[in-house]
Amino acid sequence: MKALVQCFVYVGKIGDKYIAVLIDEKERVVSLSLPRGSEGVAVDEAKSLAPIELSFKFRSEMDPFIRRVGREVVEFIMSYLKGEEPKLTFKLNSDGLSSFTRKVLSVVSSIPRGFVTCYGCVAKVVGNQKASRAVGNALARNPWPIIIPCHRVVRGDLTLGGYRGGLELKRKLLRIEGVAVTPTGRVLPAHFLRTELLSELSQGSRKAF
DNA sequence: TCGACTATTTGTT
DNA sequence: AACAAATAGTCGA
Repeated sequence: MKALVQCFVYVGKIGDKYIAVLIDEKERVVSLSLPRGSEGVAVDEAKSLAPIELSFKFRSEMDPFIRRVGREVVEFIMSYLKGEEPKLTFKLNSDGLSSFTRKVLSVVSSIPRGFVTCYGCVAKVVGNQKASRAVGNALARNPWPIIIPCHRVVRGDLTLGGYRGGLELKRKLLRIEGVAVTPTGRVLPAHFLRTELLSELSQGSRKAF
């Protein structure tokens, strides 16, 4: 049974795009959308990425603290897209995630800026080499895109794989981080993080949640 | 070497 | 039971 969580919807604007952020009563971020062309699309996406059942409060009930968190999240993304390395100033609500998804997201969050790894590598680190497809599945529903850098996971043959926000955005994000992508959509081997190294890094890194 | 295609595999809905 | 942001393998240009 999914828990029912009271939630606020914050919508911010980055350039001409909208980004929706779902925030619970403990001021934790439940999920967020990628920058989208319309407010409605952004909100729908954020809702669909939340792994728990939600009930929504009206915007007018949104207290200043919730609004502050919303702004912090949008500023984080904005700063990120400018090529900066913002720090997390807010908490994530990971309730409702399966233990598998939790492990996957944790490993992915330990991939350093400027590197990529592959679905199969992540699968191996979380304990089942054959679960590469399930890893893709989990990443496709990453509740915190960009913040948890699922764009740093590509296919084992160094082609890009997929991205919820489209391959153009995946390219752009990697480029911002200094990862070269060829016109045909290949990542250079120099940026590739092998399983052993990824495993080491994920052990060393503090748990994301 | 590359693309097209197949069989196999896993966690989630 | 069906799906998905995969992979390793084969086969024929």
